[in-house]
Amino acid sequence: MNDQRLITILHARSVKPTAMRLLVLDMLAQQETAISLSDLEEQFDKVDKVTLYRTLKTFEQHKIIHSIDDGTGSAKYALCSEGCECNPGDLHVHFHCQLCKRTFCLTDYTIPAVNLPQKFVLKEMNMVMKGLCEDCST
Amino acid sequence: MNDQRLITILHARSVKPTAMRLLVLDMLAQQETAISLSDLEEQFDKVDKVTLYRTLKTFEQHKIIHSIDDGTGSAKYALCSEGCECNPGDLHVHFHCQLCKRTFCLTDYTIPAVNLPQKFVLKEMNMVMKGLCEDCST
DNA sequence: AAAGCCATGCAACCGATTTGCAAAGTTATG
DNA sequence: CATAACTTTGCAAATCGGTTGCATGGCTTT
Ligand SMILES: [Mn+2]
Ligand SMILES: [Mn+2]
Ligand SMILES: [Zn+2]
Ligand SMILES: [Zn+2]
Repeated sequence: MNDQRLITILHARSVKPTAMRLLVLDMLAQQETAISLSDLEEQFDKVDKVTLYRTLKTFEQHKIIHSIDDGTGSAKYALCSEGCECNPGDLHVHFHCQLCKRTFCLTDYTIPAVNLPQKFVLKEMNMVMKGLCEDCST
Repeated sequence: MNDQRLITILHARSVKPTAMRLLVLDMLAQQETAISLSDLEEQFDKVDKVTLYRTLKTFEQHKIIHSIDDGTGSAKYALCSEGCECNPGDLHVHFHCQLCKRTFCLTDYTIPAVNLPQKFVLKEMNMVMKGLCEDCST
């Protein structure tokens, strides 16, 4: 992605555009599926994992990315859509393929509302479907 | 719970009723919310965590209990209802309270169906709501 | 009694995540 | 410009939940 565009994204979320952050944001923008910290590390030569870790944390805190707990034991990360506030209302479903191990953001599939018992207050939500993705099901 | 009743539960799932398993099953039956391996360990004096771990694994494989990934990093466990087969259709929603840290089985709240994109095959599902439980919301 | 099998206990390992701390880089101030 | 203050980065090490290896113990079968 165009550097100026990346800087704009970071700026919109009040994150200073360091060289490292631009690299990481660009890499995240290239992904078709959500990736783990280790995945991210493998896509670079010679970058420190802890720095990547902290970069992801920073991005997550500023809602540039969201993290996905797909039950595999390693968190996955993917870009948020523009203006996302990660509220229960605008969250989407995630799908983890048990065969190819990829985790997909089904951004067009919003999580259906569930009536909770009286007095339970909803703040966050996580819905993960598991099975076979389109490439693996045939 | 009555010992004979515990033995019946284990027998129904083809698990041999050892002393340890009866103790663990009884403890699980006493819980109001799902508990972690560490929680379980704390409720006993002087039992080996690995043995508890393996007991939980055995129970899970035989569908005596189900595990819940509530996103806290430690799996929680709770008894399955009688005859449960843990299929997508008969799964329920879980709720994790961000204040008291308890994880509830909302056994009366089935996970709503979601239309997946073409060719995605669903095998498993996990839906966790987070927020404040009835005791913590007031 | 001997052999076989499963359950248990203890030590050690593993991968993912997190923290501590010093060095390098940036920004603000005089 | 020079210095101080603050932020980001790199490397080492700790933490934590989960898992495995292996020897011992107990029950069952021959
Ligand atoms: Mn997503
Ligand atoms: Mn449950
Ligand atoms: Zn796949
Ligand atoms: Zn609570």
